[in-house]
Amino acid sequence: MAKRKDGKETRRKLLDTACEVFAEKGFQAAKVTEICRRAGVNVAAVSYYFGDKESLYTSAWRQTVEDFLSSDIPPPEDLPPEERLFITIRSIIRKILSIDTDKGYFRRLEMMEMANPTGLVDNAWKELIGPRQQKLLKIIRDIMGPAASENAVRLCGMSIINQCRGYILMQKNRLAFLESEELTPEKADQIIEHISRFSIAGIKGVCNS
Amino acid sequence: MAKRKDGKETRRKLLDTACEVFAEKGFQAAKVTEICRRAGVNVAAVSYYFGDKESLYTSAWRQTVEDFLSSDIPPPEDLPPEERLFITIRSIIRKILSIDTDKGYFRRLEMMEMANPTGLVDNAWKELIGPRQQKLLKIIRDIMGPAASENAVRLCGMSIINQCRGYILMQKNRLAFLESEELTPEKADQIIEHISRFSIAGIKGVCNS
Amino acid sequence: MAKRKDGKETRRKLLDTACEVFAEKGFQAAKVTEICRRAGVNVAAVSYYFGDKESLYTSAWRQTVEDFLSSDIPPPEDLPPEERLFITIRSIIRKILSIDTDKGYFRRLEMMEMANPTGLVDNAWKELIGPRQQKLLKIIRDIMGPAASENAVRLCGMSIINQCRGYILMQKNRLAFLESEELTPEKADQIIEHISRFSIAGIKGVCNS
Amino acid sequence: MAKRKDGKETRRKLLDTACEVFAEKGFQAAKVTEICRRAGVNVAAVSYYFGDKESLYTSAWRQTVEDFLSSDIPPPEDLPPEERLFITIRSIIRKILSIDTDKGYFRRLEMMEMANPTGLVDNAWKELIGPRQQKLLKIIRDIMGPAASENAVRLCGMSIINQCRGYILMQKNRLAFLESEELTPEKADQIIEHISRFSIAGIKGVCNS
DNA sequence: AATGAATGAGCCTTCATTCAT
DNA sequence: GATGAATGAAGGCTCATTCAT
Repeated sequence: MAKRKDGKETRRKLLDTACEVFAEKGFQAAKVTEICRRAGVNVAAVSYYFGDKESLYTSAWRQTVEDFLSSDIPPPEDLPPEERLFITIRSIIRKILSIDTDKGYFRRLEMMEMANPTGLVDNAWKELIGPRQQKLLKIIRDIMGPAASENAVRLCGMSIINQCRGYILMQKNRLAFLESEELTPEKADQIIEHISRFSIAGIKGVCNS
Repeated sequence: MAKRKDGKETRRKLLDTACEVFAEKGFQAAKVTEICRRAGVNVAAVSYYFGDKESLYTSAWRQTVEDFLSSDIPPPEDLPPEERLFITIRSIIRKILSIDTDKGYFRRLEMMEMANPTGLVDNAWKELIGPRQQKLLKIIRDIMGPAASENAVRLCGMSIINQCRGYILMQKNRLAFLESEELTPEKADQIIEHISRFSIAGIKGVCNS
Repeated sequence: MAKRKDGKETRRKLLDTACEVFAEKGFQAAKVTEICRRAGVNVAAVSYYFGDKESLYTSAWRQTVEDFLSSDIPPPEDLPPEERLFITIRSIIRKILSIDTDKGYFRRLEMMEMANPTGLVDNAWKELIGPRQQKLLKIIRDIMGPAASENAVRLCGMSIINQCRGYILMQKNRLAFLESEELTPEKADQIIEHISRFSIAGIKGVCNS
Repeated sequence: MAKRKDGKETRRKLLDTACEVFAEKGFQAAKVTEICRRAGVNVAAVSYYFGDKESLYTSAWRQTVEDFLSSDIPPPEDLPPEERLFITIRSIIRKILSIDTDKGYFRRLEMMEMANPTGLVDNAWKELIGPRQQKLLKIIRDIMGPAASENAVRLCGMSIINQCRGYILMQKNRLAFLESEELTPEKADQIIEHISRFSIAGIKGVCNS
């Protein structure tokens, strides 16, 4: 192999490392110096390949989300809405808890972005994540029936998303409702099962009143 | 009023402003320069009164927690657990949405600490906050009945806390399930009502199975 | 003397050195590192006292111009316009050639700004230099008489100013119309005399046609 | 036309663009990155064709001077000196204001070099430009007559050259003696006419005294 | 008790240049 | 012959901290 690679190699290495460091520390706390040191490239490579730190961050975020969503299979339309909700929740939780493929970068990036919004990823967020929300709302609407107000549907959507999203922070969660910090697949299944039953009952509970 | 600055005045102003800025930006992103500018005091005052930025942070955290807990009135023990849960949720949401007295500093600080743990406040946390969790779990246990497993109780606790916590960052929330960004007291009451009904139904839902 | 001065001392030193270095090299080529090294202060002092390099430049420019103009005495109004023109030209040339007080900073700053305009000094320029131009135009108008068009007056103004301004660049002037590079007071008087006579004849020359 | 790049094409494009950018910004402020971007060639082309930035600059300077001189037609010797002066001034002003062929690169480069001497072009200057000055001085001498001192001739030369040279930066000229920033051919003719009359009168003015 | 002054360390970025192909 | 890739050096600026009063 030559000393000068084909260019894509260095860029990819840099981007991967950026995902890692940004996920660990967030945008501001992550230093380009450290990213480049870890990636084994020169500091100027950031400028060369991405222009500046912000663009590197945006690129890292996009790549992370795309990896995150790439394995996402929507539930079949002909199943009853309760089962579709279960599948959706399972998919979300598995991703959040990194049961499947990714390295949990998305979860941590999202956490960082929630705490210290940079505003750099809003466009990508709407584009990539927005449609998923609409699908969830449709499932809820199917469960609640046509009589449900749009506001009620949205509130149920918040309840479900927020239940799931709470586990984003779980690892560092001092609340420690769960006994052990360690996350086993069995524990993940328990969580999935719980949120699904809790939420279906909750949705129906807010209908009858 | 005399104009003499008795020293406590400056210190208090600095500490209050520190709570504000740390809650807005987190430990790292908050700049002592800005804190002092906003407080109208000299930069050197941080060193003079608190030693360094970390000590200022710890002090700000303590004061915030104390303020937070001082206004927290636990629900009467003789009410039915559903009503106690409602009161608890109302209290949490009102604090989060800053409907009542405090300025939401605690929740913001907590979120920041979760995302970028400084490790500076762990001791105070366990000591001061832990007992509140137990009270919530007890209410849930009362609703679920003695047959419920401890694990199930904790999962319900997570569901409730996470539903509430989701509104911490609602203003900057890209999820935007709620139509309007503006938060009126009426909307807050809707949210309280919703989470309560959703959760009570949810709790009962996970029992029967 | 204490190690920490009274603050004005350091600032003044920094500003004086900035005038010197900016006059030598122009805005871009001057490095704050060098300015601070020469001034014997820390690099951060620029930020502390002036905010950034641009503000330091503007301040240096202002100080230089104020020094430059401070010794400027306008000619008495009751003299014949030809004599007033002579006095004005003498004043300009003496300043440009640093016969009197200053260290030639203005001349060199102006040269730099002509070659590489930063646009940072335009406001100060209009404010401080503009009125002088109007006085010159009035003198020319008095010589030309009421029949002269405003355009003709302005063109004569350009001719005079440009003749003088050409000597800004004289030191490094490869044109070398003047035999020696060395500038004696006698040579300066020759130049003053020449420009005055040349210009008065020129003004009258463009009237009769 | 064939698309084959025969090497000379790229080099020529690069050199032309270098003239343009160096004339706009001077040696230091001109960035090789920008030159290459504008020329549509790779950054490494500078190194490849010219070695380094300094050599590129020297080459650009030489080409500019050659272009400049190639279009310069000296006035016929048998005309009266006043008419020869007029033609010379017209030629200078037209070049400066880019009325004719060239793009004013030479004058801009010259100004830049005067303000921030690189010392890279001194040899070429003396060799190529010096003789033109002598021609102007001869015309002046012819007008003044044999009684005129050499010093007086040179001072008149300065007056004329400086009047012309003032218009080099007229577009960015804060003096703004001219009402409009816009430069029309008519305005250029006015300037030429003015300088000629002003100068001929001026020359004769300094003789009679 | 309180503060203005000053600083050192470090960060992001720019840029001319070099290297391997 | 020509270029994409990569880099070292340096620049301007920020910021928490310290010093002398």
